[in-house]
Amino acid sequence: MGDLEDVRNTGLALALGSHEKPENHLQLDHQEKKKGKKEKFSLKYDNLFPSLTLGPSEVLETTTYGQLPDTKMDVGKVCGESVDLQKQASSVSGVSSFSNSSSIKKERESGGEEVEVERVSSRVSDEDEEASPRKKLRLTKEQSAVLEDSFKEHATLNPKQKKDLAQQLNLRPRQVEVWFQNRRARTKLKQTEVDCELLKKRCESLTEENKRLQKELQELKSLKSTIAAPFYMQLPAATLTLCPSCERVSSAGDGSSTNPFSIGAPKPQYFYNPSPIHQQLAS
DNA sequence: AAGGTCAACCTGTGTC
DNA sequence: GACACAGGTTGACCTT
Repeated sequence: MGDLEDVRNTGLALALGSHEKPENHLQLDHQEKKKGKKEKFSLKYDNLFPSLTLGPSEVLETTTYGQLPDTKMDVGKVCGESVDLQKQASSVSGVSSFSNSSSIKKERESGGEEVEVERVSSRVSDEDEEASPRKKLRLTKEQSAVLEDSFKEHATLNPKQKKDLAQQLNLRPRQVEVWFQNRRARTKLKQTEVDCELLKKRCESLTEENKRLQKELQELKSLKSTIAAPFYMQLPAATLTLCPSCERVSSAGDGSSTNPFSIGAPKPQYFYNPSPIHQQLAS
């Protein structure tokens, strides 16, 4: 999170408004909604989507959060453990889900068909008799698919859902729970990356906008020096007032003048205040 | 061998 | 105190 925090902590935040939250924000499960707890996960990014209001042109592209790239599940390469599923489910051991005798590797043939190739791992066979405390379990394609579907429905599980899923998949509830925890973490990581990219783009865009405004400012300054001063002198003194925010002279009218030299034109509303223009014109 | 992926684990925190 | 979760880490396995 370091990068993102860094970005957030820069002055950039001053220019950020909030956008609508992404459509595909993960849903809180009913339990969380009811309790109102753990909202961090789905709400944490709600204020992260900046809106650019610095300049007149809203040219930035919108990022489609609904198309958040899904986490690669690598399901085509998972090792089939289904032969051990029943054993796993019925086991009471904390490491019951590991098959020590052999692993079954699914390999993709040229036609895309998957065949299960039993592969005896030398490492595993070395530890055949002694159950290692931590062996790598790969969920089957089917298990992953069901878990994914379930995750799309709700990013968190209540105890009953967890139990049902575990039963359906021949996994221990703890495994289902862990899978969901890891899945949420992966989703959040992806979202963070997306947000980071978006902030980068916003930052670049604001920099460009700033450059453009600076250039515009220079042009206006040169115009002011050649034209504005004589123009002031022709105005009756009673029609001139001071702009309260930047203490610049403005005409006392309604401020809706379209005269390009009218300094009392409506003040642009910038998130970032004072704007470079106001700062420099005031100097 | 290096680096990536991911299930499993550990720890701290918030909620009830 | 039990429980669920986030965040970080570990270690097995896989790919390049």
